Amino acid sequence: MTNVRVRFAPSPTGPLHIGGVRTALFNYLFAKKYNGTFVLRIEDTDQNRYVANAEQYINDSLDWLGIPADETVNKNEKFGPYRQSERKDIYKKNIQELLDSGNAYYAFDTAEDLDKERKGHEENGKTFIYNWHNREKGRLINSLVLTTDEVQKRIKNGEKYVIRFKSPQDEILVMNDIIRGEIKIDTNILDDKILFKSDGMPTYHLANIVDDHLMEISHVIRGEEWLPSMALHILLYRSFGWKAPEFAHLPLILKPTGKGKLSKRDGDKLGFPVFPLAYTNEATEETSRGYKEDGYFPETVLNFLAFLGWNPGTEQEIFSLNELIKSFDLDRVNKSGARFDPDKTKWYQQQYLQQKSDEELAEMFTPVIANEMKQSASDNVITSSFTPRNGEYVQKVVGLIKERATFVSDFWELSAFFFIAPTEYDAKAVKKKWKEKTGKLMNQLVAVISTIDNFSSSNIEKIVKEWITTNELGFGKVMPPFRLALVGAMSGPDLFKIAEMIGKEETISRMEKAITSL
RNA sequence: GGUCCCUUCGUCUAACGGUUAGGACAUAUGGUUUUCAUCCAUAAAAUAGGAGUUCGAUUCUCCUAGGGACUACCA
Repeated sequence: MTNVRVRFAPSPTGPLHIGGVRTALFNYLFAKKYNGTFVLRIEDTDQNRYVANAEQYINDSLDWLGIPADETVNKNEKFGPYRQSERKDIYKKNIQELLDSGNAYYAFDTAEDLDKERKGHEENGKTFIYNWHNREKGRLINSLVLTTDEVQKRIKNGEKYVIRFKSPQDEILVMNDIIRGEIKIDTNILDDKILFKSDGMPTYHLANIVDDHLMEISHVIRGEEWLPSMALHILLYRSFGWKAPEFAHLPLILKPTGKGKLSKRDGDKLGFPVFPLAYTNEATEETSRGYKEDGYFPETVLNFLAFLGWNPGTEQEIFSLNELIKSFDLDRVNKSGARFDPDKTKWYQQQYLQQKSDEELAEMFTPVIANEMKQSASDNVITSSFTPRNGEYVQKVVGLIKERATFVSDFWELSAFFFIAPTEYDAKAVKKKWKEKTGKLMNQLVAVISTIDNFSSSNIEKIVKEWITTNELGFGKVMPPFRLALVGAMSGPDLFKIAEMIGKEETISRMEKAITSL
């Protein structure tokens, strides 16, 4: 494929929805696969819905995911400007071309007039379509029924007008979509869409076509919600005499349960993010959670997003960005909508967490520890001089607990006992495992442990086990209370490894504390 | 209502017109871990329905049903 240029063209009306992120990703993957260019264009033609920090949010999101645009605002501005609000003159010139060639016309109908027209049709069981059915019947006021002089007079008088596309009559338009194949549309059902609004701004349809052409976009990869307007777009290219790009309409991302496409509400209800980054609405000060802040890695998000509507055709499920670029292609994208599955995204996250090195994870975990320790210190929890938390120690801890975690934020709960002695003991476990004679037994164990010089887990294990066996004490009587003393609960990694980690002195101190308090 | 798109286990999906319809998530049951989690194994689980084309249909065609999108001077 030669000279691939694709674009992601969001509207800066708020945070980028996960469906939009997937569209961006597929565009990015397609571009990179064919050594093409990924363009980010800001479609801010609707002044009413513009949100100031949204554009920054879009850039931050793509940066976090590692799929930045090659060309955009302030970056390789070969075909700039990349904000549609800064391209008004271009659209004006182009709409004039359409007006001159007779493919577009002025319309002076007010919103109220059209509303009335729609209602009237509805009452008669008909659908109102603003096109050849009625545009020249005289009920509608436009430059097709008005004389040139009248039109000029109305415009001069400052009367509001829009410019509409003159859609063709009696034609079966045959189009091709890379994902869906041939699609046929009867042009008689198309209405004459507004191309230019009365506020002097183009609508999406006009701006989009003009920009895609001027920016030399080769493939338009966008959501399925645009499929119904594909005919209009093809017709516009034809009216301009331009070659249309190829189109690929991506399947929608659906709600995990119930009907319809995934929305912010679903995330709130079911407890998962719908946005890549957390976002605060400046007006309402309402904050929406983001994948980043919830502890997901960018590669996790990339991977599960890629598998929503696409698959490699093999049984491999874990893909790095480079592997995705290599394997991705539009011909393996599905036609049908994909239900979003928060469980599977967690599974991906767990996989990526396991892949990370102890070193890398320790680095992420260290600030958390510092924070928790400070908290504990202020709560007067730390009473002993036990504060083992150098880098190597943290790495070892991470190595022992990471397999039971999905997020770095799970680490503290899984490993607090490596840093501070238990402050309380799991009541149920105490009741079940700490019997009358247990204190005595633990005292004996303390004596045994005191004699151990080489305090490695394997050596402690050997000696403790020998002691249990030769005295016929039973593992079930010794090990559970031993764990209770060191951990405070019946959970955690291998007990002898824990003992080695916290050291002989701390082990004994925790046991004595348990004996006196239980 | 109208137009268009879609339809394989609960979910995401695989299967040049010929497979015991495969995998993953979730679920269940065992095993490992003298704890908990992980991990491992096993099980249950699908071609929406009906015609047609064909020696043979998950795959091609049509109809029905269901789902979805669009139907703004929003994108």
